[in-house]
Amino acid sequence: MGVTIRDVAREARVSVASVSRALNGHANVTEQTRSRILGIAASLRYVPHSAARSLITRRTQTIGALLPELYGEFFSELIRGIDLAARARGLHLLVSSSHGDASEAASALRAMQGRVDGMLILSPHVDADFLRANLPESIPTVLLNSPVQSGPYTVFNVDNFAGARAMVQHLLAIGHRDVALIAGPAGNFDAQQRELGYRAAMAESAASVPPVIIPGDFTEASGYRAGLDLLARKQLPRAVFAANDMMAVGCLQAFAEAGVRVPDAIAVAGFDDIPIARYVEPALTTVHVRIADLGRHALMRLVAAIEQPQGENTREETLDCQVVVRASCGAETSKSAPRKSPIQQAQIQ
Amino acid sequence: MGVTIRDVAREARVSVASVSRALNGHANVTEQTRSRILGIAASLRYVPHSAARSLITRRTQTIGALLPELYGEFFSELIRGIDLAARARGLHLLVSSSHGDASEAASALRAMQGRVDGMLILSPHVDADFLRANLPESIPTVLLNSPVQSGPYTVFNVDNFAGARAMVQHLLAIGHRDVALIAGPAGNFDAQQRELGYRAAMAESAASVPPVIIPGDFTEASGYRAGLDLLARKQLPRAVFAANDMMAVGCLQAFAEAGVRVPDAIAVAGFDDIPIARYVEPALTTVHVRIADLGRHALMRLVAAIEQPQGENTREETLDCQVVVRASCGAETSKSAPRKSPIQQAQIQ
DNA sequence: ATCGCCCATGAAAACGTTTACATTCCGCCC
DNA sequence: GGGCGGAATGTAAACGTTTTCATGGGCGAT
Repeated sequence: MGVTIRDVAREARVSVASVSRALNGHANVTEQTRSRILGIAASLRYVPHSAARSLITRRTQTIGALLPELYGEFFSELIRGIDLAARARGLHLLVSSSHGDASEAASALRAMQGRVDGMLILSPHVDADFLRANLPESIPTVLLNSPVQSGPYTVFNVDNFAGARAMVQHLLAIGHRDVALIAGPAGNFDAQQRELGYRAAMAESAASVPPVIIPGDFTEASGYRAGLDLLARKQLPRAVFAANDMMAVGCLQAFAEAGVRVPDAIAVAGFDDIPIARYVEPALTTVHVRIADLGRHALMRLVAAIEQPQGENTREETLDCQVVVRASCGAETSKSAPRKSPIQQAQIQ
Repeated sequence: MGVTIRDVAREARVSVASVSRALNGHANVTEQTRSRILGIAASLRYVPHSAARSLITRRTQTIGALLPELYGEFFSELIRGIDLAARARGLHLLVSSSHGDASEAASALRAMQGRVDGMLILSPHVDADFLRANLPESIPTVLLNSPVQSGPYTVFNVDNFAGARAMVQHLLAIGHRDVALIAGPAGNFDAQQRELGYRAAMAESAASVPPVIIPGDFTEASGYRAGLDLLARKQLPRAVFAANDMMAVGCLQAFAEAGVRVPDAIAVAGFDDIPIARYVEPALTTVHVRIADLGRHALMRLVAAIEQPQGENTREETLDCQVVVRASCGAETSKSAPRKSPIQQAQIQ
């Protein structure tokens, strides 16, 4: 990593200041000198030392993403969206994940400090107090899917409430009298919002039917257990809405093993629209979340916050989501439409 | 970000040198002073300025991962493995992706320069010449799934050849006379290796049967087309081995629509063991690749290369993979075994 | 008791940039 | 022709660390 700005300056017979100016596109440098310097820099394969640069500019051109996990389609897709937007702005992306608990998240947060110009945080262990304790006010931050309301943080959420409500209303609208819910983990914000959406839809459109809620924890196994639970009851509901797709898949499995036909005997719907949703039998009706868009928008908001620290950006915003009707809810218009849009499988390359 | 090492030094009534020593755990500082300094640093919420630090240490404690894409299970899983190993060593992870072509990859490579202590590269656009031109010799690099043989690079590959060969041999061993291949894209290294594995197995165990190879490009759509292609022939082969799972899924779809029963009329197998594989009907026999392990090992190798620059590490290594037998090849021992180990779906948190 | 020696601590240089400020040079106007 | 103004260029300080080298003090050995 030997070649520095000094070497370029010596070779070009100018001062380091001129080299710096030429490289950074400042105005006061002759076109002639500029091109000479640029040429020399290129031929020397000069690359500015980013640490030295950010030491003085106090900018790292990097944004940090703090996630609880990296496993699964959701995070993969989210990172993709973030990366897309970041790279369009010439920003680097520092990811940090696998935070089993709050203290791990705290240390990750601290470790990122000074390495990034802003942060994107998506973590169940993060609440307002946690942020106050571990994050200096000064660093621009955008929270994703977070219940945090207070503080100087921009919050960006998926509209879980509206999505769940729309789905339950769809199920009721196509004639299913009663809809049961397989809930998500108790402490989970998304799960809470989805449950509220379910309750709202039931109250609005099926006021006479008491809500039925079976516990779950977002895993396929818990969906399977919930399916068994339902089967054990004296009366099966006409439809089940699982708070996420994986539980819906587990539930389908339980029904299949018991010989209960979906959607004829019971309709099933999920939430998330993970890739698997369209491959299960029957294909799963679910709520589609444009995850990459979530990441993209969040990054754009973060960039805005970085560039306009005092700019009173909107503090909160939500991303809407759409009901995707497939076979499992029994309302598909065309009976056996061929699978649409084969997924482009990212491959070992 | 105001508080610097000077503030800590002043508060603790010592020199900055002592603070630095205390914080970095150097030997020659009294236990008493050390704890005092540490206490003050903590109470001041001092965080070392990483740019200043790496300016002088020439270490960034960051490794860069250059990937062609971030979409899909494969890369998600790979990053997860890398992150896991990196975080265990206190290293940060800088990801860069979406490189449609070689020039994009080159600029990404350059942009990472100086920001990372080492690089993990997985890209179809990267060959030996490209590396020589864009990567300074000095930066430790590990190549993943790369055909590059020459140069001072450590290469870490999935054993595609052995995996494909084992799968084809399995298909032949359970009595399928002839096996056709749905190939991957021509320029793809993995695809080439898998095709060679197929040819080797055929030559060894079915010498009298001429290999049948249908073109494909790793997409579901191309698998579907390959399926139609097979159906149009006067004689269907007894088994098809698709060079990846997505093509196998597309092929299954074509067979299902044509009413051709799998595995009774024709057996199908894939490669990769993506999550969808166990959810399609019938569940797909495939070759399992421990992707996270690939990432983990690659990172460990990279760390070794960073710490022992001259250490003559093994230059090349492969990660073996395993045949996973499910229903689609017609050789499953227990007829209708329930799905094992429901996947823990990473969830919106 | 005196001399050394070792260990804890301090002073200052160095890392490679950017940028405020100083300087130089050139052409133009009076 | 000389001074002046403005643009181009140079000088040097500053960013916050780490580390080398110097210094001082305490303690053991003679």
